[in-house]
Formats: sequence, C-alpha cells, structure tokens
Amino acid sequence: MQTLKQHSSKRKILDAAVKLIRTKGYAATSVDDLCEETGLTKGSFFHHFKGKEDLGIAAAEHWTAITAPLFKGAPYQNLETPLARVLGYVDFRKSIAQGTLPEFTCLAGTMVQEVHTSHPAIAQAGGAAITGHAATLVADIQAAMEESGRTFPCTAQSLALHTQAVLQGAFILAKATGGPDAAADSISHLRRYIELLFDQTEE
Amino acid sequence: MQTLKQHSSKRKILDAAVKLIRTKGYAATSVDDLCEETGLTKGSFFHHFKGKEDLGIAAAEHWTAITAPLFKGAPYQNLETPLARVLGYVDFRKSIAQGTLPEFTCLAGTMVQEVHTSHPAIAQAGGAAITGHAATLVADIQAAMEESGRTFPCTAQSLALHTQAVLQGAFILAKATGGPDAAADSISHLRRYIELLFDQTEE
DNA sequence: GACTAAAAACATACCGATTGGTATGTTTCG
DNA sequence: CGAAACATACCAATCGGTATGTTTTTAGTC
Repeated sequence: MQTLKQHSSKRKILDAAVKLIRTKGYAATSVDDLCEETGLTKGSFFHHFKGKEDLGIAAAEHWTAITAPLFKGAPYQNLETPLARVLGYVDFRKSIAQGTLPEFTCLAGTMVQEVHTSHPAIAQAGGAAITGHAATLVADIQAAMEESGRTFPCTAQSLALHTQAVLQGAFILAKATGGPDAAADSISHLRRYIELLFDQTEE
Repeated sequence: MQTLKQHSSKRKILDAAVKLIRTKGYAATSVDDLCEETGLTKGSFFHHFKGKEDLGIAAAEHWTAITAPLFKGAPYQNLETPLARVLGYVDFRKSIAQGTLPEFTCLAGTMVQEVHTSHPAIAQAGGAAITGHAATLVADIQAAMEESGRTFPCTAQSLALHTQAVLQGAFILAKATGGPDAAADSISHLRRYIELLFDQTEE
C-alpha cells in the first residue's frame, strides 16, 4: 500500500524463482509459472526483468543475499577456535541436509550445471555465488591452519572449494538415491577428512 | 548397408543424446536437435523412442553401457592391491578431468540434477547409473579395508558413494569456475582422504 | 534361388500447445 | 502532471508429438 509494494513485487518474483528453479530447474520454470506463483502478470515480470535470462542472473544474486545472512548468523560462528567454526560449518550444513530435498538443494549449483552452456551469463553468476560462499570459509580455514602449526598439502582456498564440491555432490547424491541419507553420509566423510587433515580426531 | 544399419540409427541417436545433453542439458536438447545432429528425421526418432522422456531413460542406460567398459578395461585394474586399485581409480578420474568441460562431465549427474522433479523416471535411471557405478568400487574398497586390519568409521558402500559425490561436485565446480583446475584439486582432496583413512601417506 | 508379403526403418508434413517476448493500455504514487 | 508499476491481449517461434506416407529388411513359400 505504499513504497514497499514496488519492491516487494520484484522480491516476490525472485523468491518464487528461487523456489521453483530449485525444485524444477531453470528451463522447466517458465515465466508463466513465476507469474502464477506470485499472482502477478507478464507485464509486471517484464517490467522488472529484461528477460528470463536476466531473471536467472538476478536469482543467483538473490540466492547469495538469502544465504549469506543465514550462515553469518548461524550459531557455529560463535565457536571459539577457527577449526571449531570450520567443523561447525560442516555440521550446520549437514543438519540442513536433513530436510526434504527441495529445501536443502543449492540454487547456484543447480543452475550452473544446467545452463552452463546455453546461458553462460547465468552460469557465471551462479559460479560467483558458489565461489563467493567458499570465500567466506577461507579466513577460518587459514587461521586454523596457522594455529595448528603443521604444514598442509593444500591451500585454504583449495580446501574451501572442496567443501563446496562435496556439498554439491551430496545434493546430486540425494537426488540420485531418492533421500538425504547418502548426502548426510558424504558430508560426514568431509568432516572426517578435515579432522584427519588437522590431526584432531576427538569430537 | 546391411543388418547393421537398423541398429546403428538408434545408437546414433543415443550417442548424439549423450553428447548434446552432456553439453546443453536435457531440457535444452530438443528432439529436432537430435535429428539434425544425427541426420535423421522425427519419424525415425519416434520410431525408436516412445517420446523424449523415453530417450532420456535410454540415454542413462546407454551411458553406463559406454562408461562401464571404459573403467573395466582401464590400466589401474591391473594393480596388485585393492587399495592401489581404489587410488588408481581416483587418479584415473582425475586424469580424465583434464580435458575440456563437456568431455568429462557425467551425463547421469547432469540429468539427475535437472529432471529430478519434472521427470522422475529419468532421474531414477540416472540415479541407478551413479549408484551402479559406485557399486563397482565396493569390492575393492571392502577388500582394502579387510587387508588393512584396521577398523573403519564407515562402510565400503558409503565411501564408494562418497567418491561419486566428490566427482559430481567436482564437475559442478569445474563449470562454476570455468575450468578443470578446481575439479582436479577436489579430486586430489578425495585421494588424500582415502590415503588418510587407510593410513598410507606414501605415494 | 526367385517371388512375395509383412514388418521394421525411415521420411515428410503437419498439429496443438506452450514458450519467451511485445505492444498497448490502465492504475498508482510521489 | 509524469513516471514507475502493473494488467491485458496478443504474437511469432518453437516445442514435443502424430498421421501418413515411402523405402528397406526380413521371412516364408514354392
């Protein structure tokens, strides 16, 4: 009823896009689907977005806008040591992966996989979302490495990216096996790997 | 020009499907695309397949038919110890991952991710391809576990699935970062994890 | 082995539905 | 008022799929 409304429409489209693309995929999500989901019309859609590809890019950016505060405000951030926070992150992601499939899938990963050839701009935006998220882990990993005093066969950046690879792969595994169990299992392997790397086997 | 021809057409369609879906994705690969790629027509296509979804399922099965002998005949199979073969498998996959993007991507993973909601039958076929491939690793992993005499915090089956998760994730990472380097890096992490698990750090 | 009939393989032309997108409004609000 | 936000109606293109052929193999019979 006031100035919020103009922005809320765009946000409603983006939210619907995240939801639908996450479950059905980018190509299977039509503009009409978005309109029906939001109760808006095509006129409104094409007023806010130049086209479907533009929406895809915006959705990838919206995705980081949604997820970034989720991790920034997560309880594991209050843990004392950097290593505890890194492991806390993995545990946090594992706990998220217990829900139903469309709830814990990664929009960016889904899009990147699907549109990487047909819509490079979207894939690039999705890639930025993934690498950007990985970057938020680097500081803690780096600090944990330095604190441990050991030498590592890999960089913090590399390990951060690897965590994302395992998570993305876990999502595919969940979809392939029809349940989250295999995904949770794989994330446990990731946790164990980090523990082994840092030579800290206690829980 | 003889009895081969009848079967070669269907195979040509399947080969083209694997190639196109791997690069463009399932939805973005139209029946017309397949016809153009193979030089055939729609009449031929719909003679061999009930519909596009039927092709998708067949493509997933064709995928295992292609990849299974590739691994069964790979040099690492001749290594002596089970553990060496497991690590050899990982190295083999890492070496494959050096090529161009569409060459080392996994058709099954790509499809599962994309059509998991819209075409459950295809997703199921793709899932079977992945879990089936993972199953070929279980025997060696199991044997390696028993040979080592140690106790393990996970089953052979679980570790086998995890390797697939890392590989699938590595593919996404490759697409996200625009190059195979991050993927190869992630596969190295997987190798290191297995080494650490089996307490064998020498190369 | 020649002839034939049916069945499998393939081609052509087309269809209805849906797609992303546009043109042209009307409403809302600063 | 004027610009941004939204709605309605429509379009050309493309989609998967079908109907109807024509060609090629295969199988059976004499």
